[in-house]
Amino acid sequence: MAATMKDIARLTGLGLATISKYMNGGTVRPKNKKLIEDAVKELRFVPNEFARSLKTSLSRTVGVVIPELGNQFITSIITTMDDMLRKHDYAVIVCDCRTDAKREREAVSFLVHKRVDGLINMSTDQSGEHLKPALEAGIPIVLVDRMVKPLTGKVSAVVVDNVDAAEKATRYLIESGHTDIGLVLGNDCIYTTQKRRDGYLNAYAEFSLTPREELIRFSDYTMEGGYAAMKRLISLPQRPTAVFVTNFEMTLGAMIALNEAQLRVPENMSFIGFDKLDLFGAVFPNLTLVKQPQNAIGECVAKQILRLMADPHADALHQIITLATSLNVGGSTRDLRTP
Amino acid sequence: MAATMKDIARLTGLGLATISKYMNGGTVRPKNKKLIEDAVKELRFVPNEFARSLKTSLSRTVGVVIPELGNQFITSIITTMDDMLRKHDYAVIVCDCRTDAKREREAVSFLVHKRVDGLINMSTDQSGEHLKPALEAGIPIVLVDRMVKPLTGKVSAVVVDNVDAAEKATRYLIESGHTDIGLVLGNDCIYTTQKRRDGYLNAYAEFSLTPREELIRFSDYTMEGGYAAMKRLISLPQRPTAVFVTNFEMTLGAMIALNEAQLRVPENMSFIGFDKLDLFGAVFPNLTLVKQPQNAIGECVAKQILRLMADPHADALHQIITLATSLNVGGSTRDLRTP
DNA sequence: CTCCTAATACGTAACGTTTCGCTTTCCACA
DNA sequence: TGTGGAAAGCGAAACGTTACGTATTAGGAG
Repeated sequence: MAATMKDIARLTGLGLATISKYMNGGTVRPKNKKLIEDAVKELRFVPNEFARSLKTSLSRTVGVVIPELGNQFITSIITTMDDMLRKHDYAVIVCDCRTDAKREREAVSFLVHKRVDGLINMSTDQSGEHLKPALEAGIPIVLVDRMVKPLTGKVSAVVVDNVDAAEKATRYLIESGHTDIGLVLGNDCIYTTQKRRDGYLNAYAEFSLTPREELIRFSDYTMEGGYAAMKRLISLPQRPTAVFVTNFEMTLGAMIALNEAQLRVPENMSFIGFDKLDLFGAVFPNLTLVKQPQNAIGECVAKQILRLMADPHADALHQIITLATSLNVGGSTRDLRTP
Repeated sequence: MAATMKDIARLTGLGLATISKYMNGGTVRPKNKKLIEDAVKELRFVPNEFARSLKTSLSRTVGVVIPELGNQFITSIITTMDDMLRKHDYAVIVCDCRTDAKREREAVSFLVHKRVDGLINMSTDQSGEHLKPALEAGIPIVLVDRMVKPLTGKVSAVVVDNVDAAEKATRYLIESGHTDIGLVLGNDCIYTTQKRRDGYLNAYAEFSLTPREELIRFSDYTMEGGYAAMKRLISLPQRPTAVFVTNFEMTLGAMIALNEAQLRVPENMSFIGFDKLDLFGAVFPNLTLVKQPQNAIGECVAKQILRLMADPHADALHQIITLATSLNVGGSTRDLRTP
């Protein structure tokens, strides 16, 4: 039914090898080029990707394993990547593993079986065990947002400087006279959570201060989580004067909790949020935010994986790229020193 | 390097055809079964999907074309589908087309070239032109959430009863004595927008009422959009006494706008929102909501596409499945008749 | 101990490309 | 008109499966 290169060869009187060469961008005599193009049109020829894959062992497909599809930070990165990769004719297979290590392992092995040319992973499992099958199969890997220590040197990674981000935000608050700063984090076994806590602690240390234990709340990077954590902080006997919330969804939830408790920002509570300036720009004008370069992350990841896939087995190319965040100062914090 | 069935055949002394049969679940003499299994383990044999695809013309892959990845309703459906399909060994390629008809067309043709076995689409283009290449290639199609009229009979579809959903919500408000009901819709060229507006108008008609034109606000299914639309409604000279918002993101934005304007629900404004009861359950307890069966939609779509892919060219199997929504009555509306 | 019939096993030809190693053609220059 | 070298074309052998049609085998019945 569907035409093959053989048909094109027969119709044009040319050899099979010539057709193949043309299809792959090789040069062909002008009159033959026309001949081929006409035949392609007439027979509605489309190259069979299966046969091509069999010969080249390339699927022109990359796998993406992420913890949650319902997370704005993640989807915005995926959208950017998908765009870039598709432009290079790569398809993207997304596997949501629901922050579950078992599912994550299964997803990786599934993708290895599907013979993806590259793998992008926002790791749930910090041991890196789940990536072994891919490593063994020689599939290039790019980690996103979360480093996996044991894999250093074997994979590339694109992360932001989480320590610096949290340190900047916390320092800014301390310099404004706050000493009781609430911190809302994600799950405590996640890379970014650990780094952001480190940054917070660093800032305190810089000023020779120690934060109260109960101000540090581990949550789960969801809106509900942020809402609940903020409620807890509000109801503390000694309520913090400022709060720093470390992702988008939780920032949303926390703002709702504040609204509901009739606490005005910054009059009753200083607030620093995370991500998505544009959105908050419309809804909560003037919020002070840590901004991650989401588009840059997506682009950077896409570039890395394309580079690794192009260079056959260039293990030496692995690198860790750290992108900077910015502290976008708005009006949601109060300076306690100048009342 | 990687072992092939030929290697297994050589090692076991069996024929190639026998190995193939075993690999596809055929029966083999017990001792041969053991022989094969041992050899598979020893050689770490993994069947080559490329060769398999070439022979069977099946990619065990389905394509999904959606308007926006950053939309909770969509991602929750995708997550459910992805789960089910992966259990059946199908990979899912997601293409976000940013609610752009051109991108959508490109995505479909990209997926056709990749030879997906099935296509799932939440259409942006209401003409259905974009699906022609898939139709011609004989790829089964399941539409989600949005019907495309011209394709009736040629594709399957899973939608919710949008007219009924909006009618129920609006009727409920009218029966509570409201006559000025604000309506916040998505982009006016989208299927669900049209249906939900129809439902709203139906309810008005039932009571022989006519809504004021300026109460119907077309927006864009984003949080910012919902926020802006609600602000507009609030600032109307003759402010509505109730508002019905028709998706999750806009509901969130609208609630924030209400909070900001210091309007209490339901004292100053009756409110009916959309989707995600569980989330609002934590954050805005007692909100009256139209609830779509998101999991059921995902499951239903997965089942449909699996069925269509299993039955070769069973065009007669196409059907439109309409799922019901429920009106989840909370306490966010006020009965004006009993003050 | 043979014969018959299921049940398994087998050889081989596809599937539609890419690629290797040549051969042929083209064209410029003498 | 002849020659040389570059450019383009060619045939055939893979790549690793599946499936068709036939050949072989096991094991109970006679």
